Amino acid sequence: MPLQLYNSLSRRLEAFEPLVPGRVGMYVCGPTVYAEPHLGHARGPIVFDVLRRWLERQGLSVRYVTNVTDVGHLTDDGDAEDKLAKRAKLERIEPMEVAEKYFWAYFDAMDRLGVRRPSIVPRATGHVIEQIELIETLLEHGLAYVSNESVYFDVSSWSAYGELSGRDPAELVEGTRVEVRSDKRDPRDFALWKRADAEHLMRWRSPWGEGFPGWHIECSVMSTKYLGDEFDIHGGGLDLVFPHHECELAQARGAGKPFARFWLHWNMLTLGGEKMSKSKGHVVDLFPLFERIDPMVVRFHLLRSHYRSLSDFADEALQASAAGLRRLRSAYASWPSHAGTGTPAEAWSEARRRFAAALDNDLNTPEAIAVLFDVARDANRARDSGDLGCAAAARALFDELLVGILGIEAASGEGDHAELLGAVVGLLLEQREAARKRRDFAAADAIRERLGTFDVVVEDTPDGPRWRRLD
RNA sequence: GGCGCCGUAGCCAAGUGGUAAGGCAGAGGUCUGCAAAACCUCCAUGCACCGGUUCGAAUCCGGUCGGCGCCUCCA
Repeated sequence: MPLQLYNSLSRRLEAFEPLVPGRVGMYVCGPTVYAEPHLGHARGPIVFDVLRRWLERQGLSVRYVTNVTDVGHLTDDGDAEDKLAKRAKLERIEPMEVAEKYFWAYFDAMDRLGVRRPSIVPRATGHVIEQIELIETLLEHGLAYVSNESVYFDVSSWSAYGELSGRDPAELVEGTRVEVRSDKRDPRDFALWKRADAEHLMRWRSPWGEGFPGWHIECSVMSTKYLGDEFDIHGGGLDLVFPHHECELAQARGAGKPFARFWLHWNMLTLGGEKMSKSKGHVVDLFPLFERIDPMVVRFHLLRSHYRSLSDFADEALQASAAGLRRLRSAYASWPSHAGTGTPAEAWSEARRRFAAALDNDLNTPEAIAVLFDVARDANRARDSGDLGCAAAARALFDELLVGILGIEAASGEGDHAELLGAVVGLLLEQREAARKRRDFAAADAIRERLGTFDVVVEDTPDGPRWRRLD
């Protein structure tokens, strides 16, 4: 049951084998931290978090690197002000304050989505020296040229350019939009280093004058610095394939580094059929969303579609996911945490096998989740027929797979007052049971209804009342 | 214009050559004082449409229609 992953570079499913036995190096392109984290930022980190957990499950040691772009790159192809500077002026703070603020906002949002922190989070601004070094190497190799204190990668000198995105370099010339005043020799060339205009805020000294690094170079540098010149997996959003990843690849290989072996790209999220994008003013910010939807529901919902499929974020679908997760959670809560008699360890071996086969098949999380729904149904049936050992084993299985691999909390959090809440609700339920015993149903229903106004749902079972909180 | 992706039930969504997973919603039933939850049963002779290949196609090939992405910053 080897793990198969779809490699964008070969455009096919390939069996994954780590370069160095027992160790995996993964690099994922993170966001440019200049604005609030939105839903589009969530899919990749969640998918890679599951991949990371799955690899670790196989006994592999994973070094997971996610960069954060904190150099403000251009808002368009001209020499207009960069995104960070623009935001800094808007908020009347330093560009670095903008980066800092949204850096933490991003990781706070990821925390709430259950995304484990990366092993290393390098920032572009902390690796300017290394970027300059790589640019110098490219100049030595004759793959780049200096022009008006800026440095550009010479696409015509690198015949493999286009190998990742499947583009023909020759045809790229016509497709590229005409640039007004550019120092480039060829419109396909891309900036490795840009000369800073007098008013440009973020600037560094370089052999070519004061300036700032191009967007693509940071990833070539930071990935290889921490993972080696050749490493296992490089991930990013599908919209980064061209030009970002194509350029990264050209730079790295041009400098003699074999670079990433597997390229994984997750598909976009759409809203009303259109790509969620900042430029269209068309995004769902995460923190406002968390006000009304449990972040775990968001995670669960995103995992209910395959990472390479387009996923439309419709409220109706989200509610369906919330209802589905509620079912899994209430099933889990109804299973004993340990059975009196010996629990059959192999009770759910078939489910475990199906789950593993699903994830091994290019991380097919929807299928893996379907297995868990099957387990929920079967375990509930076992529970109802008194087979508590089986139900307890299902609970352990959920701890292992739903919680451990998919990263979905099985218990909805009750907060710090969980114990007190339990005692108080228990007291009220005693009163309600007494009322029911004397067939005073009006009183019993009144208690249930009042509890309902606090989102405490009461359910009567043959073993007495059970309660739970709505999300 | 170039490159590429997608179209599966009311909704979401797997399946990519062997006779349509799963979830939500809905219908009926068991249980219940009534509910809720849970469980049982039902819910696409068909996978945008038209041709073709094949013993066999949602899955492969060709075409048509519809939607979308990248080619500019983007997760």
